[in-house]
Amino acid sequence: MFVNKIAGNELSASLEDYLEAIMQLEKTNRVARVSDIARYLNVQMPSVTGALKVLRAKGLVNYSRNSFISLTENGKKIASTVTDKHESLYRFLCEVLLLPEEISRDEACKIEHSVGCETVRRLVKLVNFFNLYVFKTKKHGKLWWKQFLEKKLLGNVSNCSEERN
Amino acid sequence: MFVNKIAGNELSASLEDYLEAIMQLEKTNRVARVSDIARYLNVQMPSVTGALKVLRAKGLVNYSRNSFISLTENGKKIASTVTDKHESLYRFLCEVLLLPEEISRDEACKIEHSVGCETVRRLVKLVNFFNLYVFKTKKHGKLWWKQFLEKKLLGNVSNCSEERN
DNA sequence: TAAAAATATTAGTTAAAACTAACAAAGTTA
DNA sequence: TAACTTTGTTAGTTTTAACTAATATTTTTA
Repeated sequence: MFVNKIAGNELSASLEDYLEAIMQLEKTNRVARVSDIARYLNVQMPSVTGALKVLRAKGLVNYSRNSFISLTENGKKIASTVTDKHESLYRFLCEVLLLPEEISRDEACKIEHSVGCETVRRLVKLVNFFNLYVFKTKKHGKLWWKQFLEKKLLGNVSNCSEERN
Repeated sequence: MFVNKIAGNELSASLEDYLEAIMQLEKTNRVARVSDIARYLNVQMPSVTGALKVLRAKGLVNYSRNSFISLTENGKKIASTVTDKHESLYRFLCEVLLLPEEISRDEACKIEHSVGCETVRRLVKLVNFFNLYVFKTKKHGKLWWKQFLEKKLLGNVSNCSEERN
C-alpha cells in the first residue's frame, strides 16, 4: 500500500498502543498487569498476551509467563515518544484549535501514530506562539481567535456528510 | 482495540485510499483502470480487484468484471472528503509548519485517515489566519515565524531516537 | 486449607488486506 | 489472423491483530 506500510524498525499503531498503555499503567498503578492493559485498551486478555510476546521478541518489554511486565529501555523510549506526540497533539487541538477536551483526546489518540517527530516539534512551537503572542495581544486576543475560528468560511467548505466524521 | 476500530459506516484507511486514487485518476486520465490504481497505490493488481469488490458491495464504485470503474455518488462524496482533508493538511504542514513539500505530502497521506472534519475545518482557519495576519505584520512576519519555528526550544524536548520518525 | 474468584495462557478461529502463481481476456502488431 | 503484450481475474497463501472457549494458575476468602 501507498502509505501504512510498516518499514523495518517501525511499530504498528496497535503495538505502539500497548507500549503506551503499559507506561501509563506503570505510572498510575505502579505495575501493569495483563487484565489492566486489556481493560485500558478495550481488548480481551488473550490479545494482550499475544502482543506481549511480540513486544518481547522485539526487545521492548520484559515479560515471562504469569509474571511481571515491564518496559525495557528501548520500550520506554518508544512509549515516551508516542506519549509525547499524544500530549503535544492534545494541547494543539485543545489550546489552539479549541476543540472540546474529549474530541481532542480521541483525535490525538488516532493521529499520534501517523505523525512525525519534526511535525510534532513544530506543533509545540505553534502552541507556544499562540500562548505567548496571539492570546496576549489587544487586537487579536483569545476571544477574537475563538470567534475567528467559529466564523463560517465561504468556499473551501469540506463536504462532510453528517454520518462521517 | 482502543482506537482504530472501524465503526459501522466507516471505511478503513486502505479503502479510503482506493477511493481517493480512483477520483484522482479519473481527474488526470479520464478513466481509472485496475493497473493504474495498482501503480498509483503501489500494490499488485489482485489487491485492486479485491478492493473493488468490497467497494462495490458498499455501493461506492460501479464496476463489473473486465470493465469500466467509476465512483458512485456516495463514493465521490467520500473520496472528496478524504481529498479535501489531504489538501487542507498539506497546506497546513507546508504553509504554517513550513515542512518541506515531500514530507508534508507524506504526513498528510497518513493523517488524512485519522483526522475529523471539524478539526480540518479549523486547521483551514488557522492557515488563513497565518496568511492574513501573522505573515503580514511588521513585527511577526514570515521570516520571524520561520526563525521562531527553527529555534531550539528547551524543555519539552521530544526524545525521538534517530531511527524513529 | 479448600472452594471460589480473579487473572493469565493456550489453542483454534476470523477478518482485513496484502501477496504470488496461474489463467483468461483484450488490445496491438507483424 | 496468429502471436505477443498488456491488462485483469481467480485461487490460494501470508501476516497482523483481533476474537471465543477451554484450561491453567494465582489470589482471596469463607
